[in-house]
Amino acid sequence: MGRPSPDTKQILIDTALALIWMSSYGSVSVDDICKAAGVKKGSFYHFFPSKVDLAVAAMEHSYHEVKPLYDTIFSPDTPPLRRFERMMEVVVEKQTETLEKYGRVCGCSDTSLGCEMAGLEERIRVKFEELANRKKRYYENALRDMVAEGSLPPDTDVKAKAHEIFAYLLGQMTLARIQNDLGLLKRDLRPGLLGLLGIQDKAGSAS
Amino acid sequence: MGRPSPDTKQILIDTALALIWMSSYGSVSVDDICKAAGVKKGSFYHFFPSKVDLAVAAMEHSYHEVKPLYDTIFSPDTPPLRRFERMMEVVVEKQTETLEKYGRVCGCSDTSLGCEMAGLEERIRVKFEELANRKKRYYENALRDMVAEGSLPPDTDVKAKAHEIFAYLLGQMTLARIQNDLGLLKRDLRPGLLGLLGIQDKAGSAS
DNA sequence: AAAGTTCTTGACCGATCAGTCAAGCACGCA
DNA sequence: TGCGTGCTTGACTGATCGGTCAAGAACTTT
Repeated sequence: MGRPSPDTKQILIDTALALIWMSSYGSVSVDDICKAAGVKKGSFYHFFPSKVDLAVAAMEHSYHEVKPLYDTIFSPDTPPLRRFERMMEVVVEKQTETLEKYGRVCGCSDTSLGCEMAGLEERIRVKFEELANRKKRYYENALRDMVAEGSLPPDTDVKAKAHEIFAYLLGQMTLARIQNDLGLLKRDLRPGLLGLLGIQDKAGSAS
Repeated sequence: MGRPSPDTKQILIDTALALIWMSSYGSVSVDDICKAAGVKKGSFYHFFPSKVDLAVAAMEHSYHEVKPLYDTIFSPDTPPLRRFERMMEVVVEKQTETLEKYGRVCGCSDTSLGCEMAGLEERIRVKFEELANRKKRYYENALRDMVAEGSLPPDTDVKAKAHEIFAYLLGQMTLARIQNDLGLLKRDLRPGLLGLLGIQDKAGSAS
């Protein structure tokens, strides 16, 4: 099959993800990505038929990169409530990492891309939906386990509650991105999520 | 002072707000706005020194447009919990209106603009923060009234809870925008917010 | 070593981008 | 009536946009 594929494609995906995550899809040009990746534009279009295809590939890649972490956090070995608590810790950790790495709070790349482009590029909307559903499935499993162990009422609408948690997390991360500040995320993420789960916070700052 | 100002400036603001809200800041050009507004580009730059200035003016305008409604909803005449419930109803109503008007779910214009541009245009970030704080102040007042009437514990961190509610609402609206569907918003907005307030839903779908 | 495939390169395209400018026009005021 | 100011107009700029292409280089296979 001729020459084996070098990692040019992966470099383009990584570079694009970083640039778009930091700023936005519309403000990052194909030339910007190529320049930062040290790749000529002709090569770019050898691997990706369009800029949108690159963005979709970057979304998929970012999921596959965190999937092992999700599998660990939401392992059935862990008590379900502890899974959510661990997830919140990891969210803050990851945001702190990217803040140090990129010099600003970046929030969730899928959400930024989705919010900007969902109305203009159907494939980005579809990819967002797919990734969102995969993540919500982790929440649903944990919620079902909470119902099973009795820490959540048996008539709980698990899918609805997973969506609420997802929306809340997404909102907190989007606000952190816009304000470029992790302070409120660190302070308010936990009590709000416990509130959504109908659980009193031991620390007392939640209702 | 010569010729009195016609409403060209306001037409530009309205048009820009609609176009950017529907798609995004980056995908709407000054030419697009001018064409849709029936205004020549020279006139545009007579009123606004740059595209960003127009965006900031549009954000400010969108707030002033809904402010009377906020004042009504959060009037001290209304019981505080009822204020939040009314706000959720109005959010769904407004989203339904824009869906019919523009053919798609648009979410919150400030959030979309903020998420896309906060890292690139400081003035947009600052304006977002200003408007967000103004809105959160309505929530804080209502929460304080709930504490006063005893429906919320006296040690409630009112500012933190207002931020949680704001983040949750913003997340639900952003998701509705991306998915271009009001179904989940209509179904899940209310129980989640009641959960954040630590209140059982009479309808039973909340925890 | 020749043929075949994959990847790279750099020049190139028409369209569009945000923004400029000088001239003209319409109105309020004197 | 005529002057001054504010608004409009349309042509214009240089840069940049996403995307194309033909030719060649690098590597595998035969």
